[in-house]
This record gives sequence, C-alpha cells and structure tokens, in this order.
Amino acid sequence: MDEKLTPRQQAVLDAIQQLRAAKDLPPTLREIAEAVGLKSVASAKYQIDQLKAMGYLEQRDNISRGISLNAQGSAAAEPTETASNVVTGNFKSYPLVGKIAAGVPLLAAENIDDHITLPESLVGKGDIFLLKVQGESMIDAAIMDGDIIAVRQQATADNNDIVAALVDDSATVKVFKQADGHTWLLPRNSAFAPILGDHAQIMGKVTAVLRSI
Amino acid sequence: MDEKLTPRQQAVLDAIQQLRAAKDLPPTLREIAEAVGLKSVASAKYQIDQLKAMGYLEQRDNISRGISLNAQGSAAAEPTETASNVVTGNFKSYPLVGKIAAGVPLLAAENIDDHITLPESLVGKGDIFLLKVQGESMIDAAIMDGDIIAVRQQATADNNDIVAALVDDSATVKVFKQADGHTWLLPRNSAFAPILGDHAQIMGKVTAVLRSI
DNA sequence: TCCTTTTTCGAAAATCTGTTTGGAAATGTC
DNA sequence: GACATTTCCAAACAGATTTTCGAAAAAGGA
Repeated sequence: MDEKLTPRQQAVLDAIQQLRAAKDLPPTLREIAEAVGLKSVASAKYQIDQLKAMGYLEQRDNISRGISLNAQGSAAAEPTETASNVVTGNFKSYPLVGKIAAGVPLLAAENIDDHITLPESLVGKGDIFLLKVQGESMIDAAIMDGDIIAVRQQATADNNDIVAALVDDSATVKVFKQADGHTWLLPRNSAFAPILGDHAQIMGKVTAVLRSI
Repeated sequence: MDEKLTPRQQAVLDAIQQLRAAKDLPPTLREIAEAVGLKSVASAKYQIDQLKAMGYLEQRDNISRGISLNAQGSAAAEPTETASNVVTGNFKSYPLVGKIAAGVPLLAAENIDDHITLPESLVGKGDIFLLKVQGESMIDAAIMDGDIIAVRQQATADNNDIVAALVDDSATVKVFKQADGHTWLLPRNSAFAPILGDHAQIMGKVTAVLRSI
C-alpha cells in the first residue's frame, strides 16, 4: 500500500472536513461524490474504502453519515488486524433504575433515576438496564457495594448465573440456583444466608459490572 | 403549550445529548426511541415534534440524523435535577494497553491493542489508559482476572491507592503502601505475597473497573 | 502494444431513516 | 360515565444512504 496520498484522496479528505464543518454533520457518500466531482456514489465509496484501509478515517457499517476522520492521519497507525473493534461499536443509552416502586413496571419513569450511555459491546445485547448495587453480599463474586451492574432482562436464568431479582419489592443481586424443585438465590459472601427464591421475580441476568473509584 | 418539560421530554433531550456525545453523531429517531424506552419510532417523532414546537431543538427535513439541540434550550444542557450526574459528561476514546514492550513508552503504538470510548465521568479526568487485568491477586478488592481497569497516569500514589505498576517489564495491579522508607505493592489475596516496589515504576492509579460477563 | 492495476461508472440490492396513518391506551375534565 | 386531550403503538410507506456487482475507462509498466 502506497504511503502517499493521491490528489483525489487528499480532495476527499478535504471535502469531508469541509462538509463536516459546514453542516456540523459528517457527509454522506453522495455529498462527498458531488463535492469532489465523482459521478457515482460507488466511486466515493471506493475512495473511502482506500482511506479507511490506510487508517485516515473510519466508517461505521451501514450507518448513515458514519464517516469520521482519524485525528492523526498517520498511516503508521495501521489498523491492527488482531484488535477487536470495540471503537466503532454501537452506543446506547441505558436506564439506571433506582428505588423500585412496588407494583409498578420496572422501567416506569418513576423508577428511573438516570440514563448512562455505554458501548453495547460492554453490556451485551438485549433489553438492558442498570442497577446500583447495595450491600456486600456478592463480594466474593467481585461485586462491591456501590457498583453499577448491567442487567439483561429475562424471566428466568441458568444455574450459577448472577441475577438481579425482586424479593419483597426490593432488588437484590444473587447467584441463581435451582434444586429440589426450589429456586435459591445464593449470596457470595459467607456472612450471608441463601434466600429461598420461589416467590422472587427474576429481573434479569447480570452482564457487566462497572465501578468508579 | 406548557413551558415545563415533562419527564419524558427531559429524557428525550438528555438522550439526544448523550447519544450525540457518545458517537459524535446526532441520533436517529429509532436510537432515541430505544434509549428512552419508547417502542415505536412514531412515538419518538411525536416527542421530537413537541420539542421542536417548543424550540428546544431543530430538525432538518428528510435528512438522516438531522436533529440538533438548540443552544437556547439551556434546559437541555442541564441534566435533570433529580438525576445523579453520571450522564452528561464527555466521552473520550481511551487506549487499551496490551502487552508492554520493554523499553518502549507506555502509549507507543506497539503497546496499544485497541481503543474504547467511555464516558469520562466513569473513568475520571486526566491521562487515562485501560489495562486488562491478569491474575487473581486483587480478588479481595473485587478485581478479577479479565477485568478492564482504567488507570490515571501518575508517577506516585497515596497509601492504600490501587495502582498499576511496572515490575520487571510486566504490568501488575496492587495496593500502594509506603513504610519504613520502602515502597510496597500489596496484593489483595491472601495466597499472594507483597512485592517490594522500590524499583517498580508506578504507572498510575486505578480509577475504574469494568467487567463483561 | 500488451498486460496489469487502479479508478470510475451505473444500476440494483440491502439497509437505514424519516414520515404518515389509523387506531389504541392512558390521562384528565366535566 | 362521557368526552376531549395527550401519549403511545404497529405497520406501511417513501426517501435517504450504504453496499454490492460487473463492466468500462484510465493509468502505468514491461
């Protein structure tokens, strides 16, 4: 791969920068083609693909206006093939559920304290909400008081999954276990006792743990 | 038209701001709907139309991602008063440091495996890099093998800070302690022994812990 | 010239995104 | 309850945007 930029490539980069500044939005392929004098979007895409391979810019798949210039166009910043691509992943805004009001749907407005935007790759796919952990009952599973956990909503779980459950209208985080026809919610702290979870409502499975120190 | 914002309207404004910050792109109606828990794009459009009529935002016709917050809508810039403020912060792309090559600056390209974009409020301010934890030596501090930690670069630390340090060209995470004129790096796992850290290089202080399950 | 590589093009396909529509559900008022 | 208003929904639609494909044109090299 050649290190130098062709005039056309330079023009494309300039056009992207200019269009982005003008409208405060990254341009579409059509807009780029028009600005540079290419008559087909496919030609614009060809140029974009080249520049992407050289590391000058990034483009998110199948997302409109997903082109972003790479800060330093240094071709030295060859994209490492081994690198998992967490960067260009999707971001979503997840609700942080606070005190849970009895008899109210979990994600009702009155239950939601806040929204936090996180990369989907961190918390996983599905219907995710966030919960702030109270207490030390899961300390041996490396979940501390004050941690924020991501929970994927599901009505049941597999044995040994870490789940969030509603017991007597308060949320708790425990290990899910079914045995002898009963459901148990096990703490991961020898100072706490298992809870019989037959009447608990499983809110979902814990998919991520976040902690600010 | 009422001047006050309903909770939903506030959530929509917050979501727009967060999503825009996270991806550096205005969100689509579907992304907004998903973020605030609306199940139909039409509902999101309804909210957008309301806010547009109230002057909180503008939308360019028939162009993708054409939503822009109105500066005047300072009400939008302010996070909900009741909401804890993990949200509205800036988003930055942080380098994930992999294997550390001896004699090479920490953040040289060859040390960096990937970049992950996260809210600054989660990892804190300063020069932050990410590190994947290897081993169980900090399990009693709720840091597991495979966790990703955020490290704020600093040459020294206070007693009992959790730090990342370079010992014999390999990175380790320990508790920092100075006593008797010596620097100690203490594990948080009774199966491991303290390390004399007089010749270790402190890389920085751990400011956040992330774990995907 | 002959051949290879690079670049462009047009058209169709696939996907994403905004809009419209009619109705249902929730909420508030009388 | 009856009624109006607000909010939400699902589906269909139309326009916008990216992707793919084959082929042609342009550019270089031996």
